[in-house]
Amino acid sequence: MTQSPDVKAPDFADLDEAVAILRERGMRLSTSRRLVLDALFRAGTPVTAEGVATELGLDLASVYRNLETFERQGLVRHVHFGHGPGLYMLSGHDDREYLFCEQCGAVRALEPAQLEPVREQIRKLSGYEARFAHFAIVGRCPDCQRA
Amino acid sequence: MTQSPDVKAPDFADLDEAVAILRERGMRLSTSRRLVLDALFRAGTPVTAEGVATELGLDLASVYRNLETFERQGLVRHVHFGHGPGLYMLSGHDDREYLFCEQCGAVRALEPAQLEPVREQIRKLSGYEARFAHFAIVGRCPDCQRA
DNA sequence: ATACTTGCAAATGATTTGCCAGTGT
DNA sequence: ACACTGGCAAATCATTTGCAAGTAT
Repeated sequence: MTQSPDVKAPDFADLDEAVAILRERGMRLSTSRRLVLDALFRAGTPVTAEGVATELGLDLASVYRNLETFERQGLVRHVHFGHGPGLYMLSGHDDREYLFCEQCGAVRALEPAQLEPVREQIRKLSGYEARFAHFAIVGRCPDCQRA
Repeated sequence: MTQSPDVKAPDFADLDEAVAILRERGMRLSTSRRLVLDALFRAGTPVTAEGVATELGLDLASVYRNLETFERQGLVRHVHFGHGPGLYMLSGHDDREYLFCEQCGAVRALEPAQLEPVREQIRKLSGYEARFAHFAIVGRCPDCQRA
């Protein structure tokens, strides 16, 4: 099952630091792991497991396993926009939260700080601590509202 | 594909009114359709397609087809909480929006009016018109925050 | 040396689709 | 009658799991 992190997201700025973190935690650093991590650093955008597997010529199942491992270590997270596969990205580097236009598919990112008042509203209303990081906020973008 | 409604949600208070609406629109009122609709009226809570199929002894595929038909007619909508199957409910009757605790699974419903300020914030921030009706807002409930 | 990782194949879970027999209007 | 609907089986899509063979430490 796709998991929330087991540990707090550590700080890391590049592949070497990420690798160091994993090593400190006693994880094995296989070639595939390094490649997957590297692919995430190189991609400017959230990527699908399938995209990574194809790009690297690795088995899809292994990519999913690696992504889940990284996710448990707090190095990676993934977001669900409407249907379709989850999108994976480095956490820490890309902690933005997403708005997804259900009509045209447009994606808009917001910084966590910008959404804080929204979270605050929800907190007041319900006591729930909303985490928009996992499911994008679905709605309609300005363009599609005009249409 | 699971669709947004093709038409505005009509008003209907009971099975007969719902049936009347469908009939006006030239849809056939098969026994199964009536049964599925009735099951939704009887259920106090959002239900899965599977639950309906099992309860009624209908084929799962047909139930999905019927639910989608109703959804296109604006009579039904479905929401996704974390993983797992979508939950279907009558629209109009149950237009609330949901908060889902990703840790314990607790569900909390809010009236659309209550969430209006939240939508307003998001509108100001991004121009997006958020529709929490399709994906629940995921977060942690008060109990799980304590834990 | 040995426990952890891989690729491959097969299993899952949710939902959809093809097809032909059955039924509402 | 005829177009639309239902059941059944099989297909899809995203993701997970079992297993034997390979590899990092």
